[in-house]
Amino acid sequence: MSKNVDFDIAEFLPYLLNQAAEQCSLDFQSYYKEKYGMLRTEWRVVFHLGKYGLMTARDVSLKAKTHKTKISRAVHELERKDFLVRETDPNDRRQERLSLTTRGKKVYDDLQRAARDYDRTITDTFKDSEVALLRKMLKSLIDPA
Amino acid sequence: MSKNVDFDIAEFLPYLLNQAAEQCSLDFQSYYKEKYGMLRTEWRVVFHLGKYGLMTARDVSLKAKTHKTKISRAVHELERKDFLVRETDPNDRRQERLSLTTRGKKVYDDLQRAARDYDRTITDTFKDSEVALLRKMLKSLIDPA
DNA sequence: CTTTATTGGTTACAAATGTAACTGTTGATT
DNA sequence: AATCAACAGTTACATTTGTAACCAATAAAG
Repeated sequence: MSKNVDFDIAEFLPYLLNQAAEQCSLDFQSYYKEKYGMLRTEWRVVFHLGKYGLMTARDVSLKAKTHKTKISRAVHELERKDFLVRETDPNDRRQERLSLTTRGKKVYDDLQRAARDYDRTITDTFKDSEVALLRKMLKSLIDPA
Repeated sequence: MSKNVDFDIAEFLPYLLNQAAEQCSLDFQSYYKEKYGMLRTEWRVVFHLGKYGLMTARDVSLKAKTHKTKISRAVHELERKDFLVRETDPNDRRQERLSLTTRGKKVYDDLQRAARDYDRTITDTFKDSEVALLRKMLKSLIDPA
């Protein structure tokens, strides 16, 4: 079709990555969306708070590499759903310390288990060494340090 | 933080895939967005038409695993920008045969080259065998056949 | 001090997306 | 032929996202 030597889009890494990511995310999303009515960013905030404990929105934003408005909205929604609480830091009243409620912690425990299970169903189809390499490569794509 | 053994979100495959995909897509997007004002789906349609020649919207939709409304919108926009033309198939007037205009072909040639280059800058940081494995795994995640 | 720049977080608006209902056309069933 | 289901593509509406301007609080510079 082109006068050039064709480069196959089906081999293009950003394309493959996108499709794979979309596929997995949708699969897993069905779990937390149906059970807790959560959005992707919401569940990520929960995950970060669950894992690292008390954080500010900015911390989460940096760790999750997600824009602060997205985090802001997710935090509001999670607060409304009573999954987290926030209190202004008395030492710097710009910041807010976020933490999971009891309810939020339960959700985290459940989702974290679901994530582990889902991760296994994926990785089970490959050799351990392959999976390790995959993770390593993905990390290096994310942070080309 | 949790009473359970922690599963690290930073190791969760859907999460890693998402971040890697987002990173690469944004990088590459800056090229076609700035130069041609295209959106992701638009450039994918161009790529498919450039590679496979004449197709219907449905064909593209299936190949690209993208919802038909998204394709429909992209096609409209590409037509408006004079990158493709469509004509109703006389044998089945429901379908429309899409094909790139001369202008669209030029864009394809350019983007295809850019994609190849970008793909190289990524893959150059890994061994060939590693890249091959990465692609293989991604494909199998996309199509768990 | 007081002005100025920076920071954490929010809001407002535009642009993009998902979902479902819709149109027109073909194919199948009777 | 007449009815009904299926299909390609579009449209309309609600939800989600990106962008940039914004507010309040702090930090830095004069």
